[in-house]
Amino acid sequence: MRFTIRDVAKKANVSVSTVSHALNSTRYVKEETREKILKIADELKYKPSTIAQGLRKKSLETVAVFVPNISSQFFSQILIGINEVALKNNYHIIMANTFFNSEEEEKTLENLKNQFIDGAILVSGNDNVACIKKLKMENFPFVLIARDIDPDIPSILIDNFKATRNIVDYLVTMGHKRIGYVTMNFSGRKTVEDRFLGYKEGLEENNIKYNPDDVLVVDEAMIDEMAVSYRHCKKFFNNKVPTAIITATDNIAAGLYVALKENGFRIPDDVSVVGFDNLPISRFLDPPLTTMKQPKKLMGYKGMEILLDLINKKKLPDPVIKLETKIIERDSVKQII
Amino acid sequence: MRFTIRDVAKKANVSVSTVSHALNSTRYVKEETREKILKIADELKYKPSTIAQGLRKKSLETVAVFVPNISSQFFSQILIGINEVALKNNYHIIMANTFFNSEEEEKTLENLKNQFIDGAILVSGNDNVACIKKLKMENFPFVLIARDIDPDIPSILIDNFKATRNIVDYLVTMGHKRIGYVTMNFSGRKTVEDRFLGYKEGLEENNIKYNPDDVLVVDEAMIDEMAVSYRHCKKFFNNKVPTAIITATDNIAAGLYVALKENGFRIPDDVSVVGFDNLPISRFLDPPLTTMKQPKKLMGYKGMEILLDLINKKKLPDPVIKLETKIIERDSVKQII
DNA sequence: TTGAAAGCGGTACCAA
DNA sequence: TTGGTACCGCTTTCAA
Repeated sequence: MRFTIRDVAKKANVSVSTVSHALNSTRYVKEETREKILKIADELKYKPSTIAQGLRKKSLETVAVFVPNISSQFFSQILIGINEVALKNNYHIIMANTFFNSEEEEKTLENLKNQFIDGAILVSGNDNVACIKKLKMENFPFVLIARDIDPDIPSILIDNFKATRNIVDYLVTMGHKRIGYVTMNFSGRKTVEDRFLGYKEGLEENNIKYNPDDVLVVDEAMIDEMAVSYRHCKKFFNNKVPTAIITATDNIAAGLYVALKENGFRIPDDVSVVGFDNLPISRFLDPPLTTMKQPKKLMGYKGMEILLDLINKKKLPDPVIKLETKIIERDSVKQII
Repeated sequence: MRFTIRDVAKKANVSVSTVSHALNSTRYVKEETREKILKIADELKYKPSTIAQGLRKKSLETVAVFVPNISSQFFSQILIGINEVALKNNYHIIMANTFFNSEEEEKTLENLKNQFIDGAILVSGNDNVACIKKLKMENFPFVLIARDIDPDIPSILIDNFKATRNIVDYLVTMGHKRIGYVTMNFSGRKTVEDRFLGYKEGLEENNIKYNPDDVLVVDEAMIDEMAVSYRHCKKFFNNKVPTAIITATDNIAAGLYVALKENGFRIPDDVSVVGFDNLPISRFLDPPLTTMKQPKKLMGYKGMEILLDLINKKKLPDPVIKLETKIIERDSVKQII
């Protein structure tokens, strides 16, 4: 059996309020009584019940984080950032893995919102716009990471459009004129679509004709991203390859790498590849992958900070925060003379 | 403002107990009143407070999962298994990332134990034996995954010793006689040490003399495992290489791959490599890594199931569950004639 | 078929 | 300097 504050009070011959105050230093308690109370609490190994405290304070100091798939380093890196800030502020994190299932996400969130959590971070996932606007209406504290839905909703983002456009520019600088693209299907994800649009815009600005035959839109759930990418790329890039291929994520690039090699292409001699995300693994692919960095930990960091501000009713300057990206040059792109 | 059960009761002109019973179907309520209550609850968007329910039932249906580093696929795969079972049983997961910091782990756990969580899963991490035995004394429900501490503590494991011994046997079958080993330091982790001991035993049984010059014990925290491995391997395997190298994890192998290649060795032509874990990425390394599979999702799955049994006071047949491993043959090992 | 009220384990207001 | 107690929002026993 666990002891309660009443047990401590009885044993110390004081009232529960005195015990509470002594333990929380919320009002002055005579040194002598205080010590006595502390001693007894210690003897009984008394620990206040978090639930009871939560009921009074109407907070468990807990937030939920929704990610599509923790097995992807993109999400786990963001989680690490979130975790760091949470720890510092004595907040707990409920982890919800949605596998891109919006219904599941909505259901779990609905469930947790009932006082369990103070707020939520929704990382990526399908743009379940209706659900998210509803959240907003309810004034429930939440922030979006890597999810581009509404300029009025606190979001941590990069400029996906600009990022891929820059990649195209970069490749053009390196002499490439035929540039392919591999992406998961957009399925209502603006961030993913923006990358693709940036790609197209990049071509146009460089006077390269957009060629649908050079773009592969993988129409399959990207749970095991590398494997799915590999399977589709293997079929798609069998004899015709552009001189360079951009992928919507590093994980897709990893699958593409193997597919290309198995089909007899050398990277970057026969075909250059540029990824997106700069995952920790990307430097360990062969050849090390040139890629567009997203500041993943920072995104988590900022996201959690904003969420705490929201919970504490601080007002934010600007709901949408766009973070910097940059190209990390490694060895998967070849200069063409 | 949120509405409470009292608001619903008042508006429906019934008592709170009737509302509670109607909503939970815990006793018969006249159809007419029931419908009325449901309707009003719906109108007010009434949702019972999870904290209040938790206080009554003394459970928030929540468990904590401690992992050293979610960024490693080994842990995220286990988490996915845990998550699956949790979801099915309407349990929530508090995620705690320890970065192998036992103190942090202990502190957070101490904090959460106060009624917040019903139990915990401790994945890997340093063998903080004292702390864990204490948990056991307190009768707190918890299970260990990939952590080998005490035969009386519920644990999900593989036979690490046997696994590496089998790898050595395998390599010997493939004609190798000089076999190196790369590992993180044991720092009190029996699972890691066992792998090493299995390696040594394997050598002995095959009449190969153990050569300390062929083993690299990386004496640095393995937070960014691949990067750390790379750095150390690069220096260590500069001219002298065995014909085959076993690594304690696939992540270490990924770092080793790059180090070897940069030092001018071809895999597997100059040196064969065998990993451990069979992470999803391993198939996408170049060459695809031959490795010892640990059933990661299954470990999570089983771990969570056992934990739920523990929480529900079911008694377990045998606390320690050892799961099967097997060698996944890919292309990183060359047969030597 | 339903209601009153105790109680889960704390916090904090009002009094003394 | 401390105590009594209402209350957080629900569940559940006992009684009607």
